[in-house]
Amino acid sequence: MLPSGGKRGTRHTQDVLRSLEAAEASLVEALTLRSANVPANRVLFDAGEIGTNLHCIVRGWAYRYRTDGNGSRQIVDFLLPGEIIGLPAALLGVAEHSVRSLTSVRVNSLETRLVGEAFRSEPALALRLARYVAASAERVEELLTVIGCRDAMGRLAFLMMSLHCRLAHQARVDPLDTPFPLRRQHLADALGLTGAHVNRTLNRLRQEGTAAIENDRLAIHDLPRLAALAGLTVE
Amino acid sequence: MLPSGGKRGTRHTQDVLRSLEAAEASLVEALTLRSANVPANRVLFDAGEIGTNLHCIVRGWAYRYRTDGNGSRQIVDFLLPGEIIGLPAALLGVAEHSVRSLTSVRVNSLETRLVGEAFRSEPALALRLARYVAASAERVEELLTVIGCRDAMGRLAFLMMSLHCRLAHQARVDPLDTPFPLRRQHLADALGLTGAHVNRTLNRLRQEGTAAIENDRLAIHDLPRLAALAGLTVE
DNA sequence: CGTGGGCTTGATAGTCCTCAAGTCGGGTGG
DNA sequence: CCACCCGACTTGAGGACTATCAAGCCCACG
Repeated sequence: MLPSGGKRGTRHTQDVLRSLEAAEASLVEALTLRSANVPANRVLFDAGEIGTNLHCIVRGWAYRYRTDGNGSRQIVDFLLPGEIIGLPAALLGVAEHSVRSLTSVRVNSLETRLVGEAFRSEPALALRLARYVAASAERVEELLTVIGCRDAMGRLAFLMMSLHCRLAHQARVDPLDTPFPLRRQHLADALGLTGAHVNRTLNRLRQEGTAAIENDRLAIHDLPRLAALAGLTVE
Repeated sequence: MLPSGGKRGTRHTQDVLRSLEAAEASLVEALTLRSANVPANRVLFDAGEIGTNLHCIVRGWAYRYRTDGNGSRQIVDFLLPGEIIGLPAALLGVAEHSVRSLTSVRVNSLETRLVGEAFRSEPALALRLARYVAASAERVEELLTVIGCRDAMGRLAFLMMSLHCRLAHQARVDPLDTPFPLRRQHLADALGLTGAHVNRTLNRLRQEGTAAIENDRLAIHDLPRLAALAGLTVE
């Protein structure tokens, strides 16, 4: 069947370049250019560019977004440590979205050539990359479904749960003290709402004792309720 | 650089398995199981299934969608002839979405093994598949952006333009007589609206002489205006 | 001829947006 | 150290957009 990219058959959403086989690792290493620190709120790359480099996030958060002509934007996904920036652009030749740092960020730059080399000589790595693209797409579709089907409360609950779970996937995270560096406007742009309405809805979530954001931290006080609002089956 | 999957460097959104090199073609042929006709409005495969087959649409339209617990659904993409069904599921092992036929449809079934074989021995084919996944993701992100940023009028205009352009990409299509087999409810579920409101908005588009749907056909009377409403730069 | 699905339309209500003003806190420059 | 400033957050009032619910219509189909 499929050559396995790692030990487990689970979705490779975030740990793209982790626990590689020796040959893959050395290829990645050979095509790593440099490390760089980027301050918060800086453009990492812009829609329309061609031949941009790949980056791998080492530390900090970023987000992908599209602009809509009218000056409004849609945040399409948030990028956490371990994730790759610019893979779709490398595959398709043009970037259709932009990426900005949310917090200050440390990235490893990779040569775009990595993608071609992987497909030519490291099928297992190529498969990992393809799976990462597919998994990212699943996340976007999930977000689309939430925005298309649910009201402001459900959307916020979903984003909270989603980010919390992604963080909890790679490290132990206290539900009462989850990192959450998003501004109101990020929430609004990600969820198809306005900042003002996000704020009002956040107040309701706090007042009913479900969850609250304070000081760039998320406190989930009633996880079952938040999960229910988010439309997730509690497990 | 990247081994080129075909003659042109353009996006491979739809013609995934067309104009292949000899070796790729023979692999695809060897793993083609059978052809089948499916009536309209039939489930082709369902979220949660594992080990489902791949299909390639020969004739007719289908759509991918997700259900939201509440009984409401979000249509995530429409699938036209030449496109592949089940590729993300083959890559990730589980289907997160369902697929239904919109019209009656003819599909070629492929063995899931095709994906693994492609990555192992036909890198150019694997790259085509990866690009197809990436291009599908771009379409979903575009839809997400439209739903997140625009009102009902803009959303409908976008979907009309989008489908018209996709059809026009593979064959000459009369803007005044484009195939358009969607029900009101499909439009609603794809655009995050209700059937009633879709209908009202469609009326306005017809009354101002922009575009009209009749008898499963779309007539674009004022293409510049429709494109502007859709947020596309007229070219 | 009955039936059902899709379409159409209206009245009403609710969600969410717009605009605007005011608060707060942190950072900068004097 | 303080005054200033700016961005982010907050809150309110009003209005626009869209949902909800319901009824009637039309046509294809059995």
